[in-house]
Amino acid sequence: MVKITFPDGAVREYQPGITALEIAKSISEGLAKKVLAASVNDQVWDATRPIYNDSTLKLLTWNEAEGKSTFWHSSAHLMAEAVESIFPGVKFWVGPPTQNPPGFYYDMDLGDRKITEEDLRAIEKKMTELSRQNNSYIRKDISKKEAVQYFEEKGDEYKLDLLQSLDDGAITFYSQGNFTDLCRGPHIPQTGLIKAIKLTNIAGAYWKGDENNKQLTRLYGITFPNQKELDEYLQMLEEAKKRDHRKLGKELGIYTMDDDVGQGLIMWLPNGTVIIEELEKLAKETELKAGYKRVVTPHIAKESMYLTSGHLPYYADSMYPPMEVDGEKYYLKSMNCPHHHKIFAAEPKSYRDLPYRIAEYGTVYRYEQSGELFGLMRVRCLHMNDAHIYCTREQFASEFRAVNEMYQKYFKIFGIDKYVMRLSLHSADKLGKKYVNEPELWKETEEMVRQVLIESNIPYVEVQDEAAFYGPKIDVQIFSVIGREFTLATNQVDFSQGRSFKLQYTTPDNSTETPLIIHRAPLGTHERFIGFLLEHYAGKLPLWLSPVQVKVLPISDKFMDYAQNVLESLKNADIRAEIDDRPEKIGRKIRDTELARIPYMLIVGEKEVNEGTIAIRRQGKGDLGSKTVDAFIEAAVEEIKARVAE
RNA sequence: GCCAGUGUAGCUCAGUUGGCCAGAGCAGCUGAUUUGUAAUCAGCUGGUCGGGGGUUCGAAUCCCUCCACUGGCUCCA
Repeated sequence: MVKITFPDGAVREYQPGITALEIAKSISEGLAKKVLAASVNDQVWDATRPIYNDSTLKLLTWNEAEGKSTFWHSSAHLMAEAVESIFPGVKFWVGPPTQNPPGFYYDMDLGDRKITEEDLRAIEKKMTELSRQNNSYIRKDISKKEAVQYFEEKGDEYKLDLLQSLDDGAITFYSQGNFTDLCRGPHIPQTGLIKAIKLTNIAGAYWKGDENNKQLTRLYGITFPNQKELDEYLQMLEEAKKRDHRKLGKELGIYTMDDDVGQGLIMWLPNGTVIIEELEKLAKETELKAGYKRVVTPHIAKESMYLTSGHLPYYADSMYPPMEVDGEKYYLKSMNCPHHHKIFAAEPKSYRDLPYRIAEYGTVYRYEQSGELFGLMRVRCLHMNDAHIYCTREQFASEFRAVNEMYQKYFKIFGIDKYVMRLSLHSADKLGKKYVNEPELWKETEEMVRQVLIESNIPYVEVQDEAAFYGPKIDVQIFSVIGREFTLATNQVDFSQGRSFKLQYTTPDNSTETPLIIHRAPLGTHERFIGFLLEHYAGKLPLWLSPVQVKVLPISDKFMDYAQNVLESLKNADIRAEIDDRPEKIGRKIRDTELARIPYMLIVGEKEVNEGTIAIRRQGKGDLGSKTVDAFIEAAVEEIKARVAE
């Protein structure tokens, strides 16, 4: 007998070779119908795989993340089966489940054939048909030799490539219906569990993600155990589109772009400019308190500086091509740091000057590939909340920690709680190519950063090959409403440019040292940050950031004089206010103001004129009752000053 | 950059198999209405159908090309 330990601690005995599915059946038929996979000794297994040893067991259903991913992985196989029946001779690469966006894809080589939207519908139909056959997913151990033979006969060079990296004895095939695939598994018991199917899009994907390789066709899809969940998912996507920053940016008059100006170049409209100015005000206040000094630098510089900085060897692909002036090459700056280093170097520094912190909302230009551009989130001209801190090795930890604290302070103001802190490390095999070739300094500084994170109790994940060329960094990763991941803010160490620029300070014993440099941008760039905020707040910006904070709505023209007086009082209190002087009914004025996401509506009619008050209405919340103008102004000014997040 | 899709008025969209002056709603303008918490009524204006080239008696519609936008370009069996 084998002893099975359940999550609640209960232990029961079964015949050796029992499967998780059979165990589920012995508990209840209803449960058995929901089981997608099983966690056996913390490994995800097929629910139909026999268990011969004492084990812990957790049944996995749609409610568990592993249940979902197994379901989608099996869906990818089902899609492959459908594709193969419609397009015989297709060769497959890999078909994993995905979390973000949820679902799965399969990469395939269709030769010269092209897949169209109609083909997707045909594949969906075929998948439904195959699902109705309710075929079992069958696991089979196979020797490497047999596996190679199978795919040689099939002529699938991609699977053969995969097999090369696998060890004999650890290779399995999975089959369902007429489809067999090299696969680690696990899979759900039968195809019939996949009831609702939607193939979402067709895309090109370079083999192994390398643009020098052949481009394969990638089909994306999502499936659910029932139609209702699929409908809800599609509904949710529709809702997400409504808070897409590109849609809100247009509706609220935040920014615009124009073919004649160029791709990825944002023009901020008056409303967007108000947001920018408020953000800069916040940054300046915060940085002043934290001991930063402000600087301003030009948008271009000579080639020689970027050779010194290392941008040209390491970062040239991301820079606009140079322009030639008086026989010299000038580049648009892609980063502010070299200019700032020159400011540091402008006067001799002593240890007494450190930490030396200089800040600038710097405009930089980056040549992003046209296909990468995305609304405000990925653009070619950006305004960075940039600053550089030059410090000693001893000062590093406290300076780096102070920057992290500044992040936290900002995140609190904006109510940002869904993000991932990522410790971005270098990749040793790219030293001298993507990263400066200083293996020891990389190790040392990476450990310094890790220690600060641990000491500050900041949860983080470590990721290889995402560092800056000059050092490791912490990135704050956020997600756009359509699920794309972006770096919002960044805090970087630089052990390289200080030496390249021969930056020095005099130590107490009159020798010279090179400072460490921290690059930091807690508010990222205006472009990405405002794009994020629009989605984060669904366009309903907090009062302090709203381009128009208050709209005065007279019931009719008769009360226009009074409304003008109210407007004057608001303006005198530095509140951004407007008056709706159209000859419309009050219901219409309210509707339009609500849709413009203006936080406060002050309604004035006969009653208010007689009583010397205003009727207050809050966007999204409705009527808040009456107050005197002065009382309203006092409260509103307080709300603005405290930057209440709403 | 590459793969796929899209491009009709400021916005959201119609435009049958190529065929009369390219339509609607909203916005805008003009006039009437003077209104109490999410759309008052009427009239009018507005479009090189993304740009260029081609096929045709005839092109928003078919073909070529360029541009822009949208989704994707390792979450590795």
